[in-house]
Amino acid sequence: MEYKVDNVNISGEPRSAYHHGDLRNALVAAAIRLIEREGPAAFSLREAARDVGVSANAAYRHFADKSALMTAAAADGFAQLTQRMLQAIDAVTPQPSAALAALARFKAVGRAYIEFAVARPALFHLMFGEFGVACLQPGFHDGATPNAWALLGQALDALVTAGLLAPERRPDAELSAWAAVHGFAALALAGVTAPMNGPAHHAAREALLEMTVNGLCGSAGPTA
Amino acid sequence: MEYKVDNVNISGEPRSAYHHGDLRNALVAAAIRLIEREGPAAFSLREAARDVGVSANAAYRHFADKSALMTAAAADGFAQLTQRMLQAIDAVTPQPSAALAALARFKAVGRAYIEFAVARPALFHLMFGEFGVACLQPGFHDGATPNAWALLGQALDALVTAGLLAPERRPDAELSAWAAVHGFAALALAGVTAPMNGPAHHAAREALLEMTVNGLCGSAGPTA
DNA sequence: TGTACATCAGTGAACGCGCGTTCACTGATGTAC
DNA sequence: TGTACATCAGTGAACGCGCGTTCACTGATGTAC
Repeated sequence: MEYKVDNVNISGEPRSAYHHGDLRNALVAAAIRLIEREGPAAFSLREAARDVGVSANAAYRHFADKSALMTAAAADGFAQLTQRMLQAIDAVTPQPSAALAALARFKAVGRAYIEFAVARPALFHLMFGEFGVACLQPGFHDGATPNAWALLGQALDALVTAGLLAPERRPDAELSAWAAVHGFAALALAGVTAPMNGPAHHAAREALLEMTVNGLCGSAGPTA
Repeated sequence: MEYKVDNVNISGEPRSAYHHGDLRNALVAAAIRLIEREGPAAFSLREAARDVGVSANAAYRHFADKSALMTAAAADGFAQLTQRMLQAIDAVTPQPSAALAALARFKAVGRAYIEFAVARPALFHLMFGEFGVACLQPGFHDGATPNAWALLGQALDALVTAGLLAPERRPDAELSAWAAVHGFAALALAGVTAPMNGPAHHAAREALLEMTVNGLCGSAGPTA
């Protein structure tokens, strides 16, 4: 009885599958939770199963082995990152011109990326470690859902359309912009910004975004 | 006899210490070697001892525990990175002007950083992971030897002196420049640049450095 | 509608493994007299 | 110079642990007739 009562998902509907109903997703969620608490290195498959309340080997019904579970967790992390970036784009307030709007959206994407990394440091590490690599390969995502990489590309395309980014600089811009934002996030996670208080961290982040925009859209600089 | 013959260090002089003579450094070197081969997660203290040809617990004469050994390995990594940056600065060819020389040195520092990361990926990961964090705290290095962070600062100071970097932009430049270069290195290690061939990777790296210099030294860009 | 059967998602116990760390020890080195 | 002793850097065996993974299994669910 109690088992039946328990055996519903969050929306209250009976689970479609047999016993647990959604063990695969529950394990991924537990893996992410535990990785965030202890770091990717300390994570164990047994602990994830324990956390879900299931025997250790039950995981093998859904994942070939431990690394398959970690890869799934990393993929979920990328999906969450994409979601956060999409929300940030949507939340951009109206701007007086199309150019400023494109610029605001570009910065919003970068900010969302950094905020995600700071909010979920261990998950971010997982995503860019051994098990996340597969998610970065072109063609990993199904075409239907946008991925983080594509969102950045769209933001850059908008800068070109708005006349802010020279078309001939567009091809290299993707990796350069990503690198700047990724590096800031990684250094923050490594504790480089730890001595800064909140406002100082915020200012440093804005300066980084400013440098990036300047570097991509500004005049050619001292070497030209 | 043979033991005596063996018991000399690389320079041929008899070892100053008793048995192995330099076990501490040998363990650090082995740790780095093994971490580069298997990654930081797979590294074990026992394997390092085995590699050096010493019993597992001998390591405890020199390190409190495994994490102390890993921290020492990370610190050695930072020393190697600094060395590489210094060499790169020294190798800069003469430039027609002081400004161009300052610029060339700044770029050389960034290039050396990225090259180090690509050459020693697992060590680089270790340095910016859990065990390297301590090395990034201010005051970790003794004042005598320069550290990587200080070298970057000097390169930026030279840009200010040369009139290329506005003094008011100097404070934020340090973290922004580091972030751009660090991010490029991290993405390369994550395999993002894996589809690129050598020249394309090289070009992307130069574009990143160009963006950074433009962003720091160029005109204020579209928002001003 | 009832029943026999196939499928499928879980259980519980066990395995071998390598790990970090501790223990009591040994033998080489350095030093005081 | 020789000798007794302290120190110090190693050894070998053992510990308990939690891990990933496999095995034979059980019981719930779905389905064909």
